[in-house]
This record gives sequence, structure tokens and C-alpha cells, in this order.
Amino acid sequence: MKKKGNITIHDIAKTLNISGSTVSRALNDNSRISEKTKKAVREMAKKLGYQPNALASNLRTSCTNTIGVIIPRISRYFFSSAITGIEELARTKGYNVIICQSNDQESREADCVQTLFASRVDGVIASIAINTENYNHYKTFTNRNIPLVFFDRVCDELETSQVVVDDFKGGFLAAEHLISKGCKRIAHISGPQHLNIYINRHQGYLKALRKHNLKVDEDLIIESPLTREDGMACAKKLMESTNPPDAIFAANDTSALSIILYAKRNGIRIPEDLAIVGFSNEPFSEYLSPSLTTIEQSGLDVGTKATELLIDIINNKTGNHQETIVLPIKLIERESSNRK
Amino acid sequence: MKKKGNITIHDIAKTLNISGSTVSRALNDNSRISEKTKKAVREMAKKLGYQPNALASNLRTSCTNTIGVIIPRISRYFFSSAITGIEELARTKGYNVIICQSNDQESREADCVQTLFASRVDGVIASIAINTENYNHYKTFTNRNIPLVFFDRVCDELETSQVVVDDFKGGFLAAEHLISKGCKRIAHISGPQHLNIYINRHQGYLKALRKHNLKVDEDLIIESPLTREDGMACAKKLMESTNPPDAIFAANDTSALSIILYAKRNGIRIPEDLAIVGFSNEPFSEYLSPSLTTIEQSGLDVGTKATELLIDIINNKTGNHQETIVLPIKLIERESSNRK
DNA sequence: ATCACAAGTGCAATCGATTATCCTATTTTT
DNA sequence: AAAAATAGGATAATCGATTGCACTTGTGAT
Repeated sequence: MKKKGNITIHDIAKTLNISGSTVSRALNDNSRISEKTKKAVREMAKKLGYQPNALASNLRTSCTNTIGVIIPRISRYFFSSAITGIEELARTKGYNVIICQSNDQESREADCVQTLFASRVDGVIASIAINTENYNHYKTFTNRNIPLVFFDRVCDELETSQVVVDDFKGGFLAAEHLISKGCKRIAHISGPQHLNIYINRHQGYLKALRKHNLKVDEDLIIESPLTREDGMACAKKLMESTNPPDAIFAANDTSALSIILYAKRNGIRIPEDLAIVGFSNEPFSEYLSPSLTTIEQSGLDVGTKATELLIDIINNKTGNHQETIVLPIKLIERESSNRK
Repeated sequence: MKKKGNITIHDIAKTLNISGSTVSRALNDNSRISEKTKKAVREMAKKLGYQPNALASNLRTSCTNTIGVIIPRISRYFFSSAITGIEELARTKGYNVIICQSNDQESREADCVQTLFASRVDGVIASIAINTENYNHYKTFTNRNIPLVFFDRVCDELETSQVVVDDFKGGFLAAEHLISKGCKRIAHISGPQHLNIYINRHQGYLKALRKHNLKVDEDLIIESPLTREDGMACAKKLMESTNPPDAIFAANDTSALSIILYAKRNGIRIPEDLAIVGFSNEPFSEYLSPSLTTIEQSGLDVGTKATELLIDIINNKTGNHQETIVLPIKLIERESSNRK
């Protein structure tokens, strides 16, 4: 039995004594319906409190007007602002957004893929979990021609479009900035080297050193998962070595924070003894003491751009979609690197 | 636009030479189907790569296994961790989650309601936009018997279940803590007084003052939208008055942050001249200089609890659902109030 | 008048899964 | 052995919106 309170187009049709198809067309502003009828339908729809049933529409048209998002964790500022960008644009274009968090675990990421696929999303925007090394689960989408756009942590193995920030330039600017402050032994705490973003930050760092004829000391380069804890361990390792650095470029702000904490606890002066540059401009970076010099990347812009790209592909499925968009970054100078 | 390569139960039925209904029942483990048939169906489903079409199922059963969430903004840590809690539990219970942001605007909030209703979500978890004063749009859900649970910023006008933290006690503890540190003139920067959470924090503050026989000075209580900018204005107003406070309890960490910045710029020593307590324990609060004493509230717990409640209601629609769950808070003492 | 054509609608099939109801062999009961 | 019960499965209606096709009028052209 029909649930009361749920008005369908047929209820509208009945009260106006016209057919359901006419109501449907009127509501969709089809040119074959006269203005007069459209007006009557709209008014009656409003009067009855009609709410379209997206399920029925989706089933028929087999498009859900829904975009799926897979991210490592929503509680990281960069990702939550990316989602804000995604949501904002998606909603104005008439799409819903379903968000799944991988918690940076490959298996959870595979679950997310299944969930989004079962929901028949029209397209997917994803940023890869930090420990994902096998990308096969994403083929669920590519195999079935479901548009897929990666952002930030992208994957070159799959032929998709992607949106990234200029990590290479970020690494370059960070290192060059430290060089300009007179630092000679610049360490780098790098992220997992199977992720492009960390490779690029690393490469940018190397390029700056070479450009300014500083020799690259492999002992000053550490690969790290970039957590609070590991950042602390890296700081300790670097600063207790026989020939410690006079500056550190950390591949994210979290590990830069750890370094600052370590330095404070051990009487190392920042920036006099040790200058520090991070990456991301997390909300806390501005308020640290000393405040943290870092590379700003706009999650909002990345999210917006990725959505733009995705909707483009959805609306125009033909053609080769392997665009890579690189968004600009910006060095934000603060106290942690402000040597005279 | 139809995607080919999508296997339906009828494809399975055809290859096995049985009917679609049998396949459906087999996949749903219905007792009327023999084990033998079930096994054959499962195997064929796997072999063909069958993926159920949730849309069709949802339309027929008119339940979507989807929970809608309306929050002010995802980029605030409290809300993003609430979502993490919601997602986590929802997913293990077989629900999807659709998130909408109101951006703290009433009109956007009304849009979110429409969107979620059109998606035919099975239930909704919401936290009210800061400037919402009319709650009629939420009646879209209550009128149609769609379970609704509020959290944090709740609404007493509608008869729903809610999950909040103990804001009253938080306000009380914050003020009492300042009193215990010897403060005599304790100001309060309060939030919009149409929102329960701010009323309660305010009331808790008042109770602590009365308990300890401090007279309440209305000049020391300011209502504020609690933004960065307005926090600065409040600090200025309070500290430039003829009889400035020796402590401030701010209803959120953002305005507490503003106060700290103001004090630093104006040579006011914290906590010696001015002790400060915030509310929320934002991620940055720990790293401020001085670090900020504040009230910790767990977004994760609130989200989890709200989801628990909602799923309960969904599964048991009868009965009167107006439970209010109050979760504990905790005072976190840091430097900003650490007077001898 | 006759025909072609367009505007404005209605009819009925369709999307894929679910489910009330019906049907046909077996098996069990008396 | 006849009747009843049961197992196992098939049919067809259904959810609500969309859409290809057919149909009715009215209008202008021939």
C-alpha cells in the first residue's frame, strides 16, 4: 500500500486529470509541453508537496547524479577542505557526494571502491591511501568506464586524469628559501617514496641544492611515514648525528611540528641553530612557537578543480581523459626559518 | 548513456535456466531455495561478476541503507571527527553515509534537507547551522516519519533524540578552574544565545561564580559569533574597559586564540595578568604559546553515539524516540591558566 | 477540400530487484 | 491408497520516473 505523505507524479496527474508522462515532462521543462500545462503542474506539485523520488529516476536513467569520493581521512585539514571544494561545485551542478575514508589502509580502500560501485556513482574522485601499493581495486571503475580522477596522492599506473599541486616546485622553493637564509647542511625528512607527491618534493629539494652547488648528503635524507611519533625519531636521529644539519625541510607540517617540539625540549634554538620548513600549511602551523614556515597548498582549489574535471568527463565520456592539472603552491615565510 | 556490461539477476537466471525470482531469493539466502540452487547461483554470480544494483533494490524496498548527515562545516575538527565516528559505525552496520554542509547558513541547510529527502535516506543526523532560527525545514523528516537525531547544536522545538556533550558542566569546570587559580573577575565570551550549547556553557559559568560567591558582572559577559575577528574585538573591548577582567572563559577555542594573540600584541602576560580557558580542544590549542587550557569534547564519541541511536530508531520505528544522551567532557589544563 | 505537419498529450514499456501468490512434484500422514 | 503437507520454484505485479511511439487537433499550403 502506498505510504501516505509520499506524493508521486501520478498523484499530480490524477488531480489535474492528465497523464503521468505529461507531469514528468512538465517538471523537466520539456519543450513539448505547453507553458500553461507546465504552470498548472508546477503549482499542483508545490501544493501537494511533491518531492521527486530520486531512486526511481536514477533507476530509469541509470545515472545517479552522485559523485563518490575516497580519501585517506576526513579529519586532515587538507582533505576536509578538498571535500568542501568538491561538495560546493558538485552541488551547484546537481550532484550528490558520497564520501568514504580509507583510513590510509589499502584494504579499507578496496571496500570503499566496492561501496561506491554498488551505489552506482557516476564518477569517483580519489586520493590514495598511504600504504596502497596495488591499484587493482580501482580497475573496478576503469574497467566499467566509470570516470575516475585522482588528486594529491595520485597513481600513474592507471590512465586517469589527476589534479596535484606543484610539489616539485614546493620542494624546490622550500630548500632554496633555506639556502637563501644561509643554511648549508639542509636535511630532508621525506615521505614514502612510492607516492608521487613525496618523490616530487624530494626531487625539488635536490634540484635546489644542486642549483646552488650544495653537495647532497644522503645521511641528511630520511624516509619517514611522517607521523608525529616518527617525526620525533627523525629529529633525534638527525640532531644526534656527528654532523647535524643546520636546517630541515620536512615533507609535511606534522613532522615539522615534531621537530620543533624536539628542538624546544633539547635546547636547540629555532631558527638560529636549526631552521625549519614544513609542507601543507596546516591550521596549527601559524600558531606554533616559533610559527612554521611552510608551503601552502589549497585543498579547496584541488577539490574544486578535480570536480570540474570529473564532471567534464562524465558529460563527455568519449575522448582521452588523461589530463594532469598542476596547481600552484606558495611559500609562507614565518619565524621557523627567519634567520638574519 | 546506459552502461553495458552490467550483469543483472536475470542474466544469472538465464544462464542457469531458472527464474529471476529464484536468483533473487538465492542471493538473499531465502529458506525456500535449496542449498544446491543457492550454491549454483552464488557461483554463477561470482563468475559473471554480478554486482547488485542498489537503485533497483532501494526503489522496490523503499529503504536505501543510507544515512544523511547535515553539519555546519566539515573542515572544523569537531565535525570531521564526528563524521569519522558516524561513518565508522554506519559502515559496519551496512549503511552508506551522505554528507551535506550547511556552511552555517539556514538557506543552505534547507537545501541539504531537500537533497537528503530526495535521496530517500533512511535516517538523518544533523547539527544545526549557527544562524538557523526557524526549524520548519526539518519537519520534512519528522512529518514523514524519517528518523532524525541531532547532535551538538540541537533543537528543542522538534521532538527528536539528541546527543550532546555536557556543556553546562564544561562551563562550570572552566569557570571553577579559573576561580581555583585565584581569578576574581572572570569574563565570558559567549556564543549565540539561541543555541543550547552556548546557553549551557554560559549557565555553567554562572553557576560556578555563584557557588563561589563571586558577583556576576554583566559587563564581563559578551555575546559573540565566536569568529577569529570578533574574538579580537571582544578582547579589545574587555581589556580596554575601565575595570578589565583577570580571566576570560571563551565559549570556543577560536576566540580564545584571538584573545591570546591580542594579549601578546598588547603586552598582557598570560596567565599572570590574564588567564584564559577555551572550549573544544581544537588541534591547534595544544601548540599555542602559551598552550591553551580548554574543555575537551570528543567528536568521535558524539558521532558514534548519534549513529547508534539513529540506527536503533530505524530498526525499531515504533515507540517514543526523544532520548537525550549527554557525553562527558574533560578539562585540559595547560599554560594559559597556569597561575601559581 | 485534401494533405502535410506541428503542437500537445497519452499509452505502455522500461530500469532491476523484490515478493505475494500460484503451481507442481515429492513426501508424509492417516 | 487417497489426502494433506511440504519443498522448490515460476509468474507477474510492483516501486516511481522516464521516454519512444502513437494519437488527436488545429493550421497553413496546395
